[in-house]
Amino acid sequence: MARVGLNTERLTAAGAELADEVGFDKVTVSALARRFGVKDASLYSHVKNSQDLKTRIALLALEELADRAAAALAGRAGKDALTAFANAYRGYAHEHPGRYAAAQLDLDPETARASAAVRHSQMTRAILRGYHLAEPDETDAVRLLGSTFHGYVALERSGGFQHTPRTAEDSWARILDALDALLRAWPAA
Amino acid sequence: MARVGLNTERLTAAGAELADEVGFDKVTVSALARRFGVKDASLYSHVKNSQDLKTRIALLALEELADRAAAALAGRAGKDALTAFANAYRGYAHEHPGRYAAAQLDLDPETARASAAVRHSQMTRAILRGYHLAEPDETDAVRLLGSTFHGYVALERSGGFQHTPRTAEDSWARILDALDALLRAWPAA
DNA sequence: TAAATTACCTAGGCGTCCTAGGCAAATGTA
DNA sequence: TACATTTGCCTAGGACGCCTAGGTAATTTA
Repeated sequence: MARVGLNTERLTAAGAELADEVGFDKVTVSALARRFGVKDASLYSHVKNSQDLKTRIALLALEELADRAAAALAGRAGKDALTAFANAYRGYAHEHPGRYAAAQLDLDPETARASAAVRHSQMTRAILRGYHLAEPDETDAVRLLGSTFHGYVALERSGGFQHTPRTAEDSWARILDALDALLRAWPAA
Repeated sequence: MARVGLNTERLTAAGAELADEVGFDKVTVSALARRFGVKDASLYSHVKNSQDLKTRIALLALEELADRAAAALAGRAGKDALTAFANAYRGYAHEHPGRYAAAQLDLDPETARASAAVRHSQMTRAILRGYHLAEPDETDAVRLLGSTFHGYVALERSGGFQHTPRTAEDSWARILDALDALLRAWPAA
């Protein structure tokens, strides 16, 4: 009985790959076991249950996404930073659709607070510092950017932009222009 | 053997209610059968399979959402229309979280084209007529609005706004102000 | 009232999730 | 090297969801 060398980390990584290949919703304990050539019961010494596995994949994706965004942001400010950040986000979603879907998993508040999700909002705030918004405007702008980026990627992935000749690429660029203009001229309350 | 009087429509409606109560992902053929006091096999004369059931719930939700948005839009223009439309959207998501989740289901292109999703983008375009944008700016603006509304509701529902004292309500109002300002001063390419 | 239809049933196969308990491979210790 | 401990993967098996085939009884139609 040769041992395959399973552990939590390898299972999480393989789960993330599986998600990108077949979709996050099709990541199951059984499918993952099959991929390692072991019985599904064998995975339960490494992950608590199916939910635990999915949560770990989600946390991995959030980390990767935050790392990528941080790298994109380094040394940039203003519109440059905004664009780099937004493209990092969208690029990750395109390259890793399954992981991106995983990152949308509803985490319980405690897990969320300890996750890389925190870094995401911090980075958004860092970008906004270049636009000199006072509170609560900055918070509102953080929410606007988060919503728009996430919403755009979600609609794009579900094929919502395909019945018009205008490419998703071109709209994206113009929307970033528009958001930059909006942040520079944020209306007074 | 008393008959309950199942049919496709009743199953869809009950499925939508179930979704609002326990979450769209927990809507199963078995759970729905249980709710009617029949065996799960009995549902298969009315819906083709589990996917078919979910698609029907999604289409129902899209219709309801479009109806509500259309009612909100009636007789309004400009910022008034923008706000009414956005609030109809967000209000529906709050009142019917399960149905709203259903409306996000990935439909195959053919089904999507025949669905009320088409009315949604038509209504967004109707709102934008008040802002006099030329193409392709109007298309870009349609995508911006769709993304932002959807993204905001998604982040709000997943608890993304809870670690700041600023209420989701207040940010929402200011974001609508900002979008209105942006549409009135859409930057030139 | 007989025939046709149909609403719901039972039986049963398959897949996924998960627990309990066992054996053998790897690792630590004398 | 020999034994003890740990642990990685196993088998067995239960619960539940999805779905098909074929039957029976309630309803509708002629």
